[in-house]
Order: sequence, then C-alpha cells, then structure tokens
Amino acid sequence: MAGSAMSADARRYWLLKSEPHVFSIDDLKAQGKTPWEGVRNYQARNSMRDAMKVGDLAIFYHSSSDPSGAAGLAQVCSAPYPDPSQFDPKSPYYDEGSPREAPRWILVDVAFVEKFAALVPLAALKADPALKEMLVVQKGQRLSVQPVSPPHFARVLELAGSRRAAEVARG
DNA sequence: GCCAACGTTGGC
DNA sequence: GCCAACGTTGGC
Repeated sequence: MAGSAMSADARRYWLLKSEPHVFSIDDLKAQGKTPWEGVRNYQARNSMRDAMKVGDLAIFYHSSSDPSGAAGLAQVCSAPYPDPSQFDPKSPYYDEGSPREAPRWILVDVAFVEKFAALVPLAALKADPALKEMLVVQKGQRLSVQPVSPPHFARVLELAGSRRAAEVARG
C-alpha cells in the first residue's frame, strides 16, 4: 500500500501519431476534442485501455508528412470505451470480427491543449542526444500510441518552446 | 514510389 | 508451434 500510491497515480506521458492529411493538430484545435478512433494494434489499444488516465498529456505527432514531427499537445479527457467505428460497416476502421458483447477495440477521447509555434521535425528529435532512447526516433518503430518518459516529454516541449516545459519537468 | 520493419494470418 | 506469405506503416 504505502509507496505504491505515488507511482500508480503519477501522470503518464504519451505520443499519438496521426497523418495530418487525415487528422491534424489544426483539426483537433478546431474540434476541441475527438475520439481517438481507428487504432487497430493491440499494444496501442492496451495502452489506451489499461494505462491512460484522464489528464495524461500526449505529444501530437504528424506522421507520413513533410516533414513529420511533433506538432502539438493533447490531453486524455475520457475513460476508455469501445471504438464505435469498429461496428460501422461504412467506416474504414470497420472490424466485422469484433463481437458487440466483447468489443475488440477500445479508445479514449483526447482534447486539444496546444499547437507548437513550430513543428519539431523528426530529424530534430533524432539529432538531440537527450532523445536517443525515445521510441519515436527508433528505426522501424511503428507503434501509433507510444509511452514517453517524463524526461523525454519535457525535452520535446523544451525543443518546441512550449510554456508547459517547466511544469512537465517538475512532474 | 521504394522498401525496411513489423504485425497478423493461415497452412502444415 | 513454426514460419512463409501477406498487408500495413512510415521514413526517405
């Protein structure tokens, strides 16, 4: 009991990938919040289902873009619930094998927090010695929902010139 | 557009 | 349970 409370309740940090031509940080800003639908990878789902908490912060990452990179900040704003798109035959994310009574795909809602003054390109993340171990800079890393360590998260915010950098670094 | 890396599927 | 084939991701 004693000693476990702090780590269990500590805010966690994430990175969410999105192709900006599908859904960008500007789209999130315009909508205010959105269900993070379409995740069809079990490891990414497990993060949303088991580990994310309301209030967690996430780097909003633009993938398959020119350039790709960290575009802004989002915040988890709901408990996990079934991704409605898995049951929608018209959705590109439809999964006919997902049972209604035991939905396969779970998501959370995320809210807009901040758009970085300038996108931090992947090349800049790769060039930073402090981010050498960060998942997103690793070769072949395709996971679309990634955990980010607090120091890495704080460093990305610092590179982005975010006013929240100091706050995050404090924990 | 190419292709390396990765996850999933399905035959055996 | 192995592993080849396949589909997808995503940087370049």
